[in-house]
Amino acid sequence: MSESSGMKTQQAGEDTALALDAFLPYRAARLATALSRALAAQYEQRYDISVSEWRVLVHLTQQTEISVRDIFTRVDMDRARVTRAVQRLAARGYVSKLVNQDDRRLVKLALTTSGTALASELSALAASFEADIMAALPDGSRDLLMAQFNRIEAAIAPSQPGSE
Amino acid sequence: MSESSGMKTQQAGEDTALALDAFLPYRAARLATALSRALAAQYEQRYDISVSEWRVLVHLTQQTEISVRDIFTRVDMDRARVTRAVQRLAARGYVSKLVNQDDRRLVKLALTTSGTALASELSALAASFEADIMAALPDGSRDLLMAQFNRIEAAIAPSQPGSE
DNA sequence: CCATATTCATTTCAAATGAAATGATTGTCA
DNA sequence: TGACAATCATTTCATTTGAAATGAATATGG
Repeated sequence: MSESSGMKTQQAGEDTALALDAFLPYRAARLATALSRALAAQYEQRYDISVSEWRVLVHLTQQTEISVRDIFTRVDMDRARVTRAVQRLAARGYVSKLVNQDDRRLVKLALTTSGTALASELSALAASFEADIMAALPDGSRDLLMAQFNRIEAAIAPSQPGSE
Repeated sequence: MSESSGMKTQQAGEDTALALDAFLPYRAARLATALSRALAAQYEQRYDISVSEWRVLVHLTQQTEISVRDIFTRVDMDRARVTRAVQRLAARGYVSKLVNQDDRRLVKLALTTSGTALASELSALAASFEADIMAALPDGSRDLLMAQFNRIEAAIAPSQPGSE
């Protein structure tokens, strides 16, 4: 189906052309994907862990005994995705799931012994990955970047409440 | 299935805990998603355009008569995704597809008249969206951010050839 | 108290995704 | 030239995704 008969084409006006290479949302997406892929390349096959699982795992090192909700409100993942990542991690013995007795709707998630070990390895790998990148930037770049990211996220927030 | 019988749990060592809120790949992903969503909220329903379609459309304003390959090597989308976005745009008359006579394997993509009009609207919307965000940052932030992004991408590149 | 609304986690289901297969064309080099 | 490799766009197919439905538990208000 090599179509298009007498369809008129026209070039976009130069004046309205968006400078894609300097367009923040585009560049942020490109950067995030490149970072995510490069990092994932270091653990996906070696540990048989997906990006979703990595996020849940590392998140569980931050604080113990958290619920599915605690995770998906912080990380950028919806309920279903967190649930599925947790299922896979639990099936492999890295994460334990217990019913919260104070509120039996909630699940108490925690790392098992082997999950802790795995998370430590992954954390070390991630830290060194990031260190390599930061080494290519001027001193203080991380703090500067984080400050900028914070401001940008704050500027977005008003129109993006995060709830529905 | 509320499982987990006598599964031992344990907290990750504080020393090895990754500071997720200051971890570049995590923060970049969060930022990119927030930006993409906030921007998409402004055009998805109004113009019935998906993120993939937006990318192809805006990319076509950069240079005319490009191929599917030209797009997916620049934008972060694989062949199939670009093909499908183009199909939808062509079906709606925004993009024309012609066989490149110099190399008949290639497709010559170009905006139609209505595609150009739509792309202009979307570009203007995007520019104003970004301007609102940049207004919340100190002067010169964009150049600084782009310079930092460039350096980071360059630092990743060696281990991420991009081809296979 | 009881009825109704709300909150969680999970499941369902249709759509999106991407790796690999396919078909068509062009490049290579013996 | 002619076989074989390489490239491009598309399609196929199994998996992933997320919005909405579901089921279970708790909160609220009359």
